[in-house]
Amino acid sequence: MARWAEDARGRLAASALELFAERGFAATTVDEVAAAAGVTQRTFFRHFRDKEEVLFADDDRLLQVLLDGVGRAEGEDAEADLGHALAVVSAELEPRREQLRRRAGVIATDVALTGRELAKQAGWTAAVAQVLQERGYPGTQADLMAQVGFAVFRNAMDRWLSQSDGPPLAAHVEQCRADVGAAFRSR
Amino acid sequence: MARWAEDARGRLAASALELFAERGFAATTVDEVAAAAGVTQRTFFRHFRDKEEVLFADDDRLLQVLLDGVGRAEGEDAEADLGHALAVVSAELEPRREQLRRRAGVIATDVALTGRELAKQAGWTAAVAQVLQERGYPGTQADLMAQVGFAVFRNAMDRWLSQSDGPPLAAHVEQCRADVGAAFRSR
DNA sequence: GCAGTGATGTCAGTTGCTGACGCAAGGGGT
DNA sequence: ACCCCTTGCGTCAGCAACTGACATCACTGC
Repeated sequence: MARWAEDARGRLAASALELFAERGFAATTVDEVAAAAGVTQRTFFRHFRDKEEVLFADDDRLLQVLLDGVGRAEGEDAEADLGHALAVVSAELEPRREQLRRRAGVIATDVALTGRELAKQAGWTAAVAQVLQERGYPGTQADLMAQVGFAVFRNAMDRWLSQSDGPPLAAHVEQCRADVGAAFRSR
Repeated sequence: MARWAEDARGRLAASALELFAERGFAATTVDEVAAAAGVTQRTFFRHFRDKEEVLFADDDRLLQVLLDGVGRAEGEDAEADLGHALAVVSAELEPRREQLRRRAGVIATDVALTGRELAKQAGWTAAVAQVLQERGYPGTQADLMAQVGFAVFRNAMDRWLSQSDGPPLAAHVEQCRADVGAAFRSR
């Protein structure tokens, strides 16, 4: 038998989301989260570099999905390739709407958390732009498309999370892409 | 004669930017910033709600400029109105390129600072979207245009700050708007 | 067996941040 | 002149976030 219960990291993440949703992020101490997971505060900070990071822990896996999606696109143009990748990510997120809504609710209550999420997405933006460049698109276009693409995705995500039984995320993404196209077509 | 030297807030902001740029954000304590400004740590936190906020103090004035810019646009369409407002803001920022570059350098070294800036801009996005709605544009279009508009602006800002003597910020903004139009035209 | 590894506990310390209270200059009213 | 209120700051005590150093002990490979 192991000396400690397994997956302390997973228990910490679960306890954190529950306590944050119940009592609020600021009103919950790391000590309480750690105690709920059956470990020490010090162990919490070994797994997550700060109190906020526990809410963004599994985002790295999602970034990989996103980059793979870009890599497997057909190479039509930068916007279309990114659209394909966003569709793949949308499919990945589709079954987790309630969990994501819960998480979004916690994040929306705190400016620092909102910022952390946006910073993480900005990092993704840079990564996507680099992959687009490697696929042969010019750098300026890659940067711009990555940033605009994420603006579109955030917007679609907001719409998706705002309803419990509306269209799937991918449909919102498609709608937003079409809207942007329409808005800029007259230029 | 006053009991204390005037403009403690201004001295704090100046000392903070200098020390952050010199030693790094994390390696500078609030005590040091306060001492450099000739006040106490407690006074620092009376003027700025936390250590980060001192870098974003005068952003609120800029938001007002932005909203006024939208309000004074011609009411052509949402994208054009926002474009007009961004041009006004660009003119306001044009003479401060070096100071903004210095500030951007500090912010880029710290994830939390990056997030704080993005969160602040997200707040602006919401405010702009509301003004656009009040001008009669449908809500979904207003949200989307505000988010995409800021993606465009951030991108233009990056390009502008990356060179010391390139085109003015407003020119970069126009270029980015045209690029987005071209990328989505084929849809 | 036995040394090495890895995840955790323990403890002490620094820093960010807040509440409560006190202090003194300036500005009003009477 | 007198009083009172406001303003801007200092002082002190205390909590919570975070970190470094070191100890512990099941497990692993030899």
